[in-house]
Amino acid sequence: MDYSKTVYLPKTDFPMKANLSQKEPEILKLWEKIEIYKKIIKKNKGKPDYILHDGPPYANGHIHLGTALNKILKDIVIKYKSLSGFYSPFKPGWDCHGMPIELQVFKEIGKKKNEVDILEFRKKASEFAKKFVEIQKNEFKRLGIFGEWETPYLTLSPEYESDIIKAFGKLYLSGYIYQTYKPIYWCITCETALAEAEIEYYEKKSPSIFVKFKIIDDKGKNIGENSYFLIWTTTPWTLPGNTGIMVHPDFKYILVEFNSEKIIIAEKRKEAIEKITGKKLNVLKEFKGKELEGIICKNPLLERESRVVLAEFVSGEEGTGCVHTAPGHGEEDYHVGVKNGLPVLSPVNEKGEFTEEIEELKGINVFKADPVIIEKLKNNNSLLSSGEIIHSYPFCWRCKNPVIYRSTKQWFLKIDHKNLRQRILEEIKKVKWIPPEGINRIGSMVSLRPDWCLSRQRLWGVFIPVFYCKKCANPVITEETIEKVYNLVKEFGSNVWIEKSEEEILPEDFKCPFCGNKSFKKELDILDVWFDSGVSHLAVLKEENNLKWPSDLYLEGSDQHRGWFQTSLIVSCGIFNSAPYRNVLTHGFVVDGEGRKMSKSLGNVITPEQIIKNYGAEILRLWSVSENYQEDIRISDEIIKNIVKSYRVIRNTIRFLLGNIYDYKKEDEIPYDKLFEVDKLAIEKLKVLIKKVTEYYENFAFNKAFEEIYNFCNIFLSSFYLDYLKDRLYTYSKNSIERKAGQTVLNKILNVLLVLISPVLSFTAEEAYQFIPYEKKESVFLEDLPEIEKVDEDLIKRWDKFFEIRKIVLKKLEEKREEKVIGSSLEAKVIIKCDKENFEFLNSFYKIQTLFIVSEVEILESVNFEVIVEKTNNKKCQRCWVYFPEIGMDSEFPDLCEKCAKVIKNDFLN
RNA sequence: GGGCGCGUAGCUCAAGGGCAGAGCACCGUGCUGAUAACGCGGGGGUUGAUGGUUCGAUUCCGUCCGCGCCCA
Repeated sequence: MDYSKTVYLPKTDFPMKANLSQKEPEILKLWEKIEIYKKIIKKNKGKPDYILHDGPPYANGHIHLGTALNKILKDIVIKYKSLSGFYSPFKPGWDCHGMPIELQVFKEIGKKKNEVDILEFRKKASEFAKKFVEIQKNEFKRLGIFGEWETPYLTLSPEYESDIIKAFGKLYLSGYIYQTYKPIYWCITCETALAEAEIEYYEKKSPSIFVKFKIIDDKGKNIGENSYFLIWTTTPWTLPGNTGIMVHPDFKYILVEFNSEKIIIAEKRKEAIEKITGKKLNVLKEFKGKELEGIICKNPLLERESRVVLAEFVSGEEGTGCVHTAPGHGEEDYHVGVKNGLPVLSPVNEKGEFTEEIEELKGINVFKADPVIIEKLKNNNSLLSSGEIIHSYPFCWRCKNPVIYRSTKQWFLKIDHKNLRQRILEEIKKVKWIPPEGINRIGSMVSLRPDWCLSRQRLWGVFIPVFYCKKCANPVITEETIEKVYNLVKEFGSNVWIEKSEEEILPEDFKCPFCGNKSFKKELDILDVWFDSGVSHLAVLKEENNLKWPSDLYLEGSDQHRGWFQTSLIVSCGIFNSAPYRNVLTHGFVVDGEGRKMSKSLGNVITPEQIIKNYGAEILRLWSVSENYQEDIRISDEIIKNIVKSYRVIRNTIRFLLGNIYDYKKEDEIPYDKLFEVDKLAIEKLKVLIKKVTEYYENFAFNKAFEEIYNFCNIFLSSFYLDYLKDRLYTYSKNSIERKAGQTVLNKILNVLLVLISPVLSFTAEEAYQFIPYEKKESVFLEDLPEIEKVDEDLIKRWDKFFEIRKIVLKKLEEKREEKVIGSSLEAKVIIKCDKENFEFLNSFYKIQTLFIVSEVEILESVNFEVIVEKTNNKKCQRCWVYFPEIGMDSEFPDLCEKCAKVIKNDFLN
């Protein structure tokens, strides 16, 4: 008789081979059909809420591994919180304005900024952004992310844009916003401001001149008559804008004799300058840079003072160690200038010509002015040396002409207004930063950051809602105008600013609050796109969206300490005087197997698409939790292969569980007290798992949660409990306590496991859940997280000792296997010699031979501990394959053990 | 160049002033009733480099190197 037909082998249609890339779309369809997200929300409605506010990714390309990781982590949090009984809606969003989209659209249409119709261009930009919103939306959905995909928030929607206006208005009216000059890249050919991304660097030949600045007030340093600071510059045309000279506070400076005059230079530049001038320089005096601060010189071109200021970035490698500073013509110059109160001048118009501020140069192009200026310096004895230099210089990406730094009026948010910086720093302390290092990072950034430049001379964004009075030229913005603009934008979108005239936008009969005049000109600069996203908490976390302010969690890459975390905080503290988040969780960056960042040039880019196609989104989800994401997260073929392997282990465990409860019904459940001791151990181990995994999820330590889950499946279940249980499940009578107790435990483990893995392995958990053979909920996501129960520590300790002995037994079995004494462990007889204590301990285990999966165990009292393995002399039962001393007691079944003969009779012959 | 962080087995992670551990991978092997599965055993490390503190350092301190994020 073929007894294999009479054993209760596992039975399930849940396939061993996952075939994820094909299976996942089917599960997505199921979720869509049953509207799982809505059902989860409905289930938790009215319970405590947990609001994760989605940071909007930028809508200008396909998602990459970084964006995928970010959304997966968010999804895990949302799913975990939902399972643990929180009302946790997820409203995804997109950042839709700004430079990158603008540049891509310009590229597509092959035109430049001043060649397009603004409205037409903005329409194209809007379409572009919306297209990528759709693309990314589908890519995110494919990853199994749950959320309000039909109603995401877009920073280009009229509602959102109107909230940007509202926030700007509030900040403006509270006095945070001001206007002043700031240098920006400017192309004098295209007559336009350029962003960093629109700059290309090429070699350029420039003048290289050394210029003397006469000291007119040495502030009591006793430098003496006829003394000069010597500076070096490659842009003579910026000298009319000079208002200062930077020196390094820690450098040693020397006063040297030069012809009949005296000049000050850094000591480390002495040799270089001797070479240039061909003269040996005689040192008269020495100063520390710090001592020179405040000395007043005269601008060699005009009647203007130039003050000595300190700056640590002054180089000792080139020039003279005394740096010409024109705050209107350079980024660093600007910051140093503002810090030290130097005037920021901009005597250059949009064509790159000097304005009337410099009478002799008026109308002259800055580059053409260089020789004129050099000539003038020579004539008034200010030029020490003149030459040429070839260096890297910024050029316009479109017209390929050299660009200049030019100061223009820009709008700023004053970070110290009403003590805002301090208030932000206080709020930072109240937020929980995970990992905790984040607090230092954002704290130091906020302490050091300059005012926020809010304006951009661009086309694709929300316009700064300011009017200028045509008569008195004052910028005008009042509660009334903001209210009006807000309503218009809410109704028509920000294009209304262009579509309608000033008169149409402004309230009727609006008069300039400064001069009473009635005609105005609107501002055409747009807001920095970081302002858009910085107001998201205000625009999104509203009652009408079923959300609440502030949020519980922001979860983004660590680069957002400077970005979104900070801009959100500034806006929020400025308006609400409080942070928009209670917790901030950051993750690192995705790098390759060697820890290098992914780049096209290195050729090491891996896309989510590749992984989904080859392995499935589930593998990407598992990868997201397989490493400590608070550091850099590596990915490589090898790493993915490891992930796939551990996925299979978990999947197979689930399959085994499912396969062995095919005939289990809820009524079959055996109460805890009636379970075998080893079953109780399994239950206790499961409780430990629940406790640990829950704790890890709570602390966002997903990789540890999965390590626990994996080890539970692999080390406890696969290598021990399931292996051991096969005999009971397969060979005992269908409804015996042995089988039903086992099934009770397996069923419990299965249900717990599926819920525990579902936030991460969402597809697999759902797929497996659908194969559970009795009546259950519509989806695993409608289950509840298992409760944490008290663990029977004594039982676990007792079994820990058992496992120590088991380890020795297994080692002995392997030795005998190597010696070819046994093959299967059931061929073995184990003899354990041990002291009285162990003797009693081992004898207290029910059918200990089944726990070792051998046929016989003999325990003997002895002084020394010893384990001996022999081949058993018993005979093999052809059904359960265990070796017994007596086989065939039932004459009808000469090749069966007593139990199997009974089972056959009871289960199969009636 | 500056700020923050990281560096332990081929991979992912532990531990931590006192013999450096786990899982996977790898090698060997058993089973053939979880079978493209499962079990058992094994080898594998100058803890990035270097100097110092110490009886003793992978751990504490300094310097360097490499990598990432942000800034200049």
